[in-house]
Amino acid sequence: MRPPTNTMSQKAISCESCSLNAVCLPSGLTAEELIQLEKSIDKTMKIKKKEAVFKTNQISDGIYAVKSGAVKTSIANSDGQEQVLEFHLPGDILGFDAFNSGTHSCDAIALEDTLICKIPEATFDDLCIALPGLRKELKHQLGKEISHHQNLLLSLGQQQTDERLATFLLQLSLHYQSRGFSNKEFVLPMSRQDLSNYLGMAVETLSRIISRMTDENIIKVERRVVIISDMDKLEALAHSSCKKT
Amino acid sequence: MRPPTNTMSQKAISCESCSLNAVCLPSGLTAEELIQLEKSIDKTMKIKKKEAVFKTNQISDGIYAVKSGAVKTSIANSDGQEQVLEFHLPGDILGFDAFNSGTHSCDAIALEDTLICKIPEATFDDLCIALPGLRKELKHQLGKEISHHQNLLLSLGQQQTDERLATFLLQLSLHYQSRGFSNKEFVLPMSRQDLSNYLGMAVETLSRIISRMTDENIIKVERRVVIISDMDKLEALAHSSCKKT
DNA sequence: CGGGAAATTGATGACTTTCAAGGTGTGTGG
DNA sequence: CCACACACCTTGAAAGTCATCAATTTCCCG
Repeated sequence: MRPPTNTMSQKAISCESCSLNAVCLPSGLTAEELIQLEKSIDKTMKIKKKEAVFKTNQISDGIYAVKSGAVKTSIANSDGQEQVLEFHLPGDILGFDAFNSGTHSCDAIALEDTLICKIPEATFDDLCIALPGLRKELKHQLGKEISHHQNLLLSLGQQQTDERLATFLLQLSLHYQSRGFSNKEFVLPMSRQDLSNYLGMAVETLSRIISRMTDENIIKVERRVVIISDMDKLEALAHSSCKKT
Repeated sequence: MRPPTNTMSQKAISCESCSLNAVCLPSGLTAEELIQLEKSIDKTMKIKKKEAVFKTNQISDGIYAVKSGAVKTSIANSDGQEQVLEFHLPGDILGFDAFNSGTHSCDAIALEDTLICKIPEATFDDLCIALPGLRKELKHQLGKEISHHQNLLLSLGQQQTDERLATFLLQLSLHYQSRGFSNKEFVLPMSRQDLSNYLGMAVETLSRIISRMTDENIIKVERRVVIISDMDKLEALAHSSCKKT
C-alpha cells in the first residue's frame, strides 16, 4: 500500500525554487521581498478534480495561485445558466472577483487534481504596504485579468464561432510557448463542455468546428491533445473579419 | 457674447461638496483622507463629445472619474472589429485597463461633453500607501469593474438578444435608482449603434427588439428616453431561460 | 433649410442551436 | 482483471435565431 504518485502528494517548495516564479506573483519581487512574501504563503491547499477552490458568495479568504493542475472560474445567474469565465493554469492568480463585495462572485472548480498556494486575506493588505514589488506585481496581475475579460468580450461579441476557437487556440499556443513548451502541440486542460461554454457556443458546434478544422488540415485533435498543423491558416481564421477566404 | 452655458463651463468643485462622493472614490475615505486625496486630484479635464479621455496604447497617466457626462470604453482587434466594453456614468472610475502593461488596452470616448477628475499616476502609488481608506475603495472599484465584465460575459455567452436588452435595461434602472433617480424613466446615454455593439448584436436587431417590447407594452422608447411600463414583464424576460412564456 | 447621420422596418439567407442517435473511452465494482 | 455502465464526444437532420442587404423615415447639425 504505497501512497499514490500523482501531483497531490507533491511536497510544498519555496517560491524561490518554484519553476513558476517568473510568471507568478514573485515575478517582480526582490530577493528580500520574496522572503517576506514566503512567510505568509500557505501552500497546503490540495484540491481534487471537480472540487472547489472557492464558491460563489463565499467570504474571501485571500488570493490564490495555481501551482499545478488547472482551475476554471464560472458565474451563474438565478436561472442556473452558467458561463465559464477563465481557465487558470499554473502560475495564474485567482480570487480578485471578491474585491468588490468581500465575497466571491464566481465558482472556482479544479479541472484536475490541483495544488494551490494561498496568500491569506489577513496578511495581504499588510504585505502590500510593506512590499512595493508586490504592489506592482499585483497591479500587473489585476491588469492581466481585466485584459483577459476584455479580449473574451471582443471574441464573444464580434467573432463567429470558428474564429473564436481559432483565437482561443492561438492564445493557448502563445501561453505554452511563453512558458517554454511547444506552441504547436499541447493539451487542452478542459472538457469540450467547458470549452464550448467558455466560447459561448453549443458543444455540438465546437465538435463540428474541430472536425472541419481537422478536415482542412489546420489542426489535429486526439481527445484533449491538440497539434497545430498550419499556424498560418489558424491565424488567418482568427482574423477573418472578411468572411470566407 | 457670453460663454456657453453647458456643462463644459462648470466650475471645479471639491470632492467634499461633490454630489457624487458617496458613489465615487471618496466613498470609503475619512474626512482627513479626503483632504489628502483632494490635493492630488486634477479636475481640469473637459472632454468634448466624441473625443477621447485616453486611447489604446497610450501610456497610462493615472485613473479617471466621470464627474458629468458619459464615457464608453471599447477595444478593437487588428481587423478593426470593435467591441464596446462598458458605459461609464457619473461617479464611475476608469483607467484600470492600463494596470497590466502600463499602457491603455482600450479607447475611452466621451458620448457627450464630459467632465473628468484625474488622479495622476505619479501620486497614485504614494496615496495608496498613505491612505488605507483609498486602498479599500480602490479594491472595491476594481472588483466592480471585474464583476461588470463577468456579468456581461454571462449575458453575451448565454442569453438571447432580447434577454440581453432586458438585462441591460434592468441594470441601468437599478443604477439610476441607487443614485436617487427614477428607476422607471431614464435616458440612454448612448446611440443605438453603441448599445447594439455592447450587447453583441446588429443595430437592426436592437431596433426590432425595442419595437417588439414596445408592442408588448413592456417599455416605451422615444429616441433616447426609456420608460419601463411593466417591470415584472421586463424581469421575466431577463430571466427566461425556459424560452417562450 | 438642406445634407447626412441615426433609426426603423421588411425580406432573405446564413449561421448556430436543438433534438436525436451512435460511437468511444473511462472508471468502478464484481 | 474484465465487464458493464456512464459520461464524453461526434455526427446528422431540422428548426430558429439573428445578420445582412435594401429601402425609407426621422431627426440633428451646420
